[in-house]
Amino acid sequence: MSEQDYSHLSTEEKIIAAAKQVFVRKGYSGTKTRDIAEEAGINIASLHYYYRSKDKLFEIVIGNALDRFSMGMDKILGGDMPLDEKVRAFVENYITFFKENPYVPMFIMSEALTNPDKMSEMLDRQKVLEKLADQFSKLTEDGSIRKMHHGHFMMNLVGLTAFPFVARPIIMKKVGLNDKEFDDLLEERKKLIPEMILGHLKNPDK
Amino acid sequence: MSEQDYSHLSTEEKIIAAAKQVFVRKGYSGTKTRDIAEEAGINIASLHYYYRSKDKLFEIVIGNALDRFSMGMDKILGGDMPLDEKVRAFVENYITFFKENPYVPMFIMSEALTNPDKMSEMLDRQKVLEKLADQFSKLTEDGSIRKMHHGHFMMNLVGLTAFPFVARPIIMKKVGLNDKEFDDLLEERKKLIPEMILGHLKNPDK
DNA sequence: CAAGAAATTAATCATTTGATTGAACTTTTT
DNA sequence: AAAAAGTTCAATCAAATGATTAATTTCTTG
Repeated sequence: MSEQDYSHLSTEEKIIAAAKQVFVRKGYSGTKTRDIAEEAGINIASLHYYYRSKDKLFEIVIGNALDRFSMGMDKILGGDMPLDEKVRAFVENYITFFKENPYVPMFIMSEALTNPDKMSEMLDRQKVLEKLADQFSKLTEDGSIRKMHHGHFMMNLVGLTAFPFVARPIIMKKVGLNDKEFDDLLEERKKLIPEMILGHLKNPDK
Repeated sequence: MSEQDYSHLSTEEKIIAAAKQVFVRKGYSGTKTRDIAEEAGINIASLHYYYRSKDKLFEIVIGNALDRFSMGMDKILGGDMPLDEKVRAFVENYITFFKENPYVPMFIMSEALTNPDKMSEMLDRQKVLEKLADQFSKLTEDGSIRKMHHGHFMMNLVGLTAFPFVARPIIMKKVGLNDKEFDDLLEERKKLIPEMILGHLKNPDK
């Protein structure tokens, strides 16, 4: 959204900030180095002076986005909180974050799908969510939650949270919402999603 | 997935089939006319001979994908079935469809986000889901379902169904799943999603 | 089968785009 | 303040890419 003011930043920082904007909005191939330079208000040569190539620049930008996305996820879901708190913390955290960075989810998903090799090696850095898996099987075994694969839990949680941002224009059109209405629904979802997930998670056998 | 055999098709059809493959996998800017020609096994000039430009070709391909996606949605959700049947039909239908066309959801979301103007005018063609909205408010009023905006219902339904396809590589990596395991989970979701949505939809006040 | 129409192709064009160069300008160091 | 190092820029290059052309081949029709 909104035109950005880069004037207080160094050239080096201008480039990163502008690159983030443009890459995230248009994807890798859709972004031209000239777009970035123009957005940053600098010369194309400076871009190559600081970051050898478009590719290197992209890796930095997407690496940052991925780290923030993924580390937050690991931190919350891989932590020591009880499951219901994790769910609430995750939803609260990410809806707030995505509201400020609405293109980030799309950016990450899209590049992971069209550029799996590059992305895969970046995801490798991240530790797997073993803790969550353990926590999940324990709760399943002692019967306090419904029996299901924790992959579903992940899909449900992240899907319900991130999908509205990915599909925003389509949903707005289809349902007939304006920006304000859509944002209000997003805010409501901070309560709704945990209700839904935790409600479903309860063991139906007792 | 998998290399395609276009030999039984006419040149005109080869182009469409190949274009679908490549556009859907790489997005608009990521796709080169040469890629399409090569995939189809024809000369680039033929591509322009049948479809004046890359742009025109793209509109046809994305138009088709959108139509199938959107018309199916309108047909099921805008139809006369009771809500619970709609949910089951939707999930069953789209998980099956997306399993065969795994890149389609991403393709649509991505292009809707990076090219809102072009996409918006395509979505305009589709009739809005007034029926669903009506059905929803009736059920809400007579107390048979929980009180909530039908936009949430849409986000939940489409999100839970389509998101795993959009985020597939990330989920696989994070949760540690191989293709077979992931596909099995998708199959399970045909039951799980309706359970979850309908369970949550029940009026909690009685 | 011959003439015209339709389809296909190799070669080429014009523009875009990632990257580089060398000169100019600014800041830091001695 | 002179030299060196760091930074910025206009101009330019080479490769990629969407599109066209003109020649060739294949198909259609009388």
